[in-house]
Amino acid sequence: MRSILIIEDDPAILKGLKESLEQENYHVLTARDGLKGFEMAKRENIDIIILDLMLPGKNGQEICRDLRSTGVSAPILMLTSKKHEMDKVLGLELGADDYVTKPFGLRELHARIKALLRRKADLPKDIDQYSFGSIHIDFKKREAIKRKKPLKLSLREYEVLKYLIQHEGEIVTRTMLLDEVWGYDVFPTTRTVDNYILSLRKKLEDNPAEPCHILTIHTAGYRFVK
Amino acid sequence: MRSILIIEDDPAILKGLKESLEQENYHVLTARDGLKGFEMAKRENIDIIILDLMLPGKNGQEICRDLRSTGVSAPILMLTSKKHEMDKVLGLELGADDYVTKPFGLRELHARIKALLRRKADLPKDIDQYSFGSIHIDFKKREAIKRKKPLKLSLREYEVLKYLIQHEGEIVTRTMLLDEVWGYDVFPTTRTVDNYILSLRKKLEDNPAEPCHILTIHTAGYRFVK
DNA sequence: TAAATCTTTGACATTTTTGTGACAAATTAA
DNA sequence: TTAATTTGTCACAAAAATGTCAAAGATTTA
Repeated sequence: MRSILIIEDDPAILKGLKESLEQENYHVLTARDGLKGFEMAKRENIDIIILDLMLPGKNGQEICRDLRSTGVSAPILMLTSKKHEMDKVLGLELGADDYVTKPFGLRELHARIKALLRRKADLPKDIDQYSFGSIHIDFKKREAIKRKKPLKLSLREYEVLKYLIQHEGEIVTRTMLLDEVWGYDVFPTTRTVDNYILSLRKKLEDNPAEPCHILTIHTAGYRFVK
Repeated sequence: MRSILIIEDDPAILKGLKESLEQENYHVLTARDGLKGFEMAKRENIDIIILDLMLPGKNGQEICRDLRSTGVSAPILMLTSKKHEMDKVLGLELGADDYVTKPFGLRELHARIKALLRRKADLPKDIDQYSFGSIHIDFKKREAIKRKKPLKLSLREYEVLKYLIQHEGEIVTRTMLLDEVWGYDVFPTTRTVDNYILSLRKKLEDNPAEPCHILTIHTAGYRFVK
């Protein structure tokens, strides 16, 4: 089930939205002010955020910008009151993905939510370049550079690294890697994964014995941090 | 840096777009009406044009058509308002390359701009002369020279080399070569490709055993670098 | 027509990649 | 603390991909 976070101070609108969306079978979380909403968006795993532009405490624009800079990538649907045409543009500038102006119809809202979810699903963030520490990687060209010097990585190494980076900050289990990188039809040992981690660390980390990008999460898996 | 020309009459949208795109490190030129925009597009060296369909003076469709007939080949991204579904199609027919409907999310817009730039870059430039290392090649006359001395290359060798050079820096797979150079109607082995690489290396590389122009990308293909 | 050249293939050598097990080190749980 | 589990590390072997050569067809040239 998809999770929607609504950040809205008007209790009447909030209630109406919540009920309507729950009827559409979404899991709905709510926050009455900007700060709470911001915290929830960071903490919970949200698929889409509905955000009122005018809020007490921390307004929609600020939240929008802060969420983006914190790395929250869930699409944001902005609610604006009709009078402030300008705010539309401002809101969009700050990283919102779409907006509706009050008063809005629920059917329109549902349509936009669906569109945003679809759009997100369509775009599995495909990175073809990435930099961290003294490393620069071009996944498309299969080139890796560390301090101006070329690095040789095998195909699997590129794939494992890419998967880790795509899930930056998240825990990646060995099973996830085996399933997604190796595929569902082959069954190497989980030790195989460890060995790829080992060699990636040797090549990428300044001090492979004390890695600072590819971290071990004991009893769970690994995590990439920038 | 890439140049973007925005032709849009609504000052709020124009301002928002300009600032957002400048933040993304594009060089942004703007025009408030169709005629000015048309003149700028002809005069300046533009990488991509963002064009509002509804404009005072000269509308988007006319500009689109006029630009194309004047020989301006920069990709055009059309902005349309939701009400005119039909206009979309018309706009595309007139030579636009993509469109977004207002209201649009800036992230979507950025993605589409990137896609258009990438698509443009995809079209391989036709080269008829090229130099690298101690080699000079004239594809048109079918002549190759290495250190003042003529080199003999067969037709296929020229074609394979040309394809590699046209995709300089990128990975070229054996399948790509077979499809594009040999054609879709014949089916030689992928080993055939390797043999052409071999003979090209022998003729072009100073040390064929350690090639520095035609590189092997293991499990993927080959890559030409200058 | 024969000779020369070009194209393609297969065989074998070499290199690179990949996966595994053994053992050491680290971490967790009792 | 110790025992059990998990992870780090290394060396090695199997598998896969590529390099290389020679030779057989195909095509063009003389």
